[in-house]
Amino acid sequence: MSRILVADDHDLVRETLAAYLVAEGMGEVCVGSDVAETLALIASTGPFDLALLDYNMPGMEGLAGLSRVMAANLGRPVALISGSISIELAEQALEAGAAGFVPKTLGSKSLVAAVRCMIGGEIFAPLTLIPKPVTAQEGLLSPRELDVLRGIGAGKSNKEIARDHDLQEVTVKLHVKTMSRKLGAKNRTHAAMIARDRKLI
Amino acid sequence: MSRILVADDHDLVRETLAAYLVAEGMGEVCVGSDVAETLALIASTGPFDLALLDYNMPGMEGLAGLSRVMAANLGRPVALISGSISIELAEQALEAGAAGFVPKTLGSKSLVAAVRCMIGGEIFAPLTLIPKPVTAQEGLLSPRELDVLRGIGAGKSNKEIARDHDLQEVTVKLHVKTMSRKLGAKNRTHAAMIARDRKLI
DNA sequence: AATCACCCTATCCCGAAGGATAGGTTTCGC
DNA sequence: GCGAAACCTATCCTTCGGGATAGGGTGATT
Repeated sequence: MSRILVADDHDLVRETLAAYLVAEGMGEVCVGSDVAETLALIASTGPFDLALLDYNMPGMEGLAGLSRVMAANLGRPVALISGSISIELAEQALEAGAAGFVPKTLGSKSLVAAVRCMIGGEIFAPLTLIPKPVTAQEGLLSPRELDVLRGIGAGKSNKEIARDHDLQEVTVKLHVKTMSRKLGAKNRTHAAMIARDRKLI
Repeated sequence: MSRILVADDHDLVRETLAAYLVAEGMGEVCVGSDVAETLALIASTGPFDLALLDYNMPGMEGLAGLSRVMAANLGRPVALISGSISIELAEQALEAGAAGFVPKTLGSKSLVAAVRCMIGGEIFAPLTLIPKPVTAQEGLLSPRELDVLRGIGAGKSNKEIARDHDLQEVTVKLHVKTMSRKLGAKNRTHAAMIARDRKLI
């Protein structure tokens, strides 16, 4: 019988998920609603055979929370579960040593398979199934384009951006155009929003 | 025995939720993953005693999907379920005739109570429990200004925004100007970024 | 030496954005 | 009824944004 930990700040998601895993005979399931609670639970009851952590949860602070829980769980598998799917995030999590990345779009049968898989020590990463992440490969934008992008995000005009970086206004315009093309944006505002989504600025 | 419909595009959420309701003896539970599927299900099997619709689901288009399902369900209760909680949205949904607004932060015990409540014909709206979004001062921007702001954030031109809301372009310009002033923004792009920071959009 | 990727500049053009001013209409509270 | 607030429209004007085209300049890689 395995011991599983489900940590999610959404009560509804957490408890229905836990109830489902129990109903499927996956073992004993404990729950937590944030990182602090999760760490306390591990400290008091010992490491779990698998921990599922919501990426958007108080105390996670990106992947820092993942690392802390992994350290506390003494090398046993810890996986991320997230509603917002992103290839970069999944890759970073796996690089950091996560046992898997479970998108919430996963079907419940697949979830059971994934949990079994991870308890068995395998890595679970359904990257092929991920529905087109607007992945921002690094190096897509040149340094100058990033400068311009940051200026746009600050609400500056092309003229101001040009002055800030000692350029001509036309040059800034050029960067705005090419950079917007690369991001798939319709205009500077759209580019700024996309950049914000991808945490480029 | 009641017939309940759960519609959510997240397989994981939908199926665990459905499984939980069945386990709690709430009745027969059918599921759908978008509005079209939901409507087809109602058409083929008859109206449900309660339908739970995810607000962020293909075909919802804001509250339009809610209205369509309500019409198909012949006056029986239809409720919204949403992860992104907002008082305005809840109020709008209730005004549109929804039987309730169920945030995903709701505990599973409260969920069962809410479902029983709504099947019994009551309105369920835990407005007092809503953790009050960080949205700064609420009455700062008028509804129209928020519409325009959202359009800007999507990278739309004034003309497109005008068409979307059946306005004249000049009117949109006016809203852009006054709204930017209120936010302390220098231009539309700056306004969009500030709004994003304050989680207004 | 050739090529590539990035960078900078220039000129011309058109449409969009932004501002000022001046009205009009609802709707709501007093 | 009155005023206030929010809404909508109009005209006129200036500036800015965005696109096309056409160059020339680096440095690194091959």
